[in-house]
Amino acid sequence: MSDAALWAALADPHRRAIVALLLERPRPVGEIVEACGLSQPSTSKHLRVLRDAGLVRVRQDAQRRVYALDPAPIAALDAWLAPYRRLWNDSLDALGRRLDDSEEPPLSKD
Amino acid sequence: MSDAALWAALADPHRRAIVALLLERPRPVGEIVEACGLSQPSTSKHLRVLRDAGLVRVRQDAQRRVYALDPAPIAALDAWLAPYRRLWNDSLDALGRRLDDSEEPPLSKD
DNA sequence: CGGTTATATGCCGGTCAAGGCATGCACCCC
DNA sequence: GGGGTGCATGCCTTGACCGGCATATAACCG
Repeated sequence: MSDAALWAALADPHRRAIVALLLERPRPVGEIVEACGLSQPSTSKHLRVLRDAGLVRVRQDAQRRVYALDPAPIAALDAWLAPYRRLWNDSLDALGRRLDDSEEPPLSKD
Repeated sequence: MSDAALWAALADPHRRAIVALLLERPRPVGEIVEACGLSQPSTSKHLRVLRDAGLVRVRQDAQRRVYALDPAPIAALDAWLAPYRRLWNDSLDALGRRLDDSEEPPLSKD
């Protein structure tokens, strides 16, 4: 059930910000601290939550700990999203038909 | 920025369960109450959070309120996920490589 | 070995959200 | 209109989380 942990981890705006930072490139804690404007302990705690949720991994470089995104949970989120995406595609299709009815034949997406 | 509201809404397991229920078909509150085993007031409050986040819409049918999924926020989630999906595809592609990050990815905006 | 840097952990106070209960409100049927 | 049903809202308590501060831990350097 790390699913719950995953959602809980991403529920916090600061943690989403950290995840966004790590999307650009892996970073040591110090950089993350500066970037999100929190104290170092708070940041470390957020990183722990992210680590427990499997969202990030740590690599030790001397005294520094370099955090990097782990792509696996992203796949899990994507899997969760999949059934809903179907629904949304259907509705987009219907909407598009309604809006563009006068000019073009229904466009087939994709 | 209903983005925060969206994440907060989906952070709760009960609310994700409700969303899953509504994926099958729209349902009146009574059905949702039975399905998720909460009291009716609690369920109504969860539905309010989902409504405020834009995830569900209500249709009134006599005394009943029939809730249905709104596909738009799903698109928002998908948009959020998109950059990470790229990363995850890359990593699948580079499975044989060491995850050493001495290379320097281009800095993106934001 | 002692000092310094880099990060993690414990503790504490404040805040917020979740759930239950009682109640209010709108709508139906007789 | 009166009673009953279906749902929403307000109040309250409890538990979780967040943030900061102080401190422990680990690794480097001279």
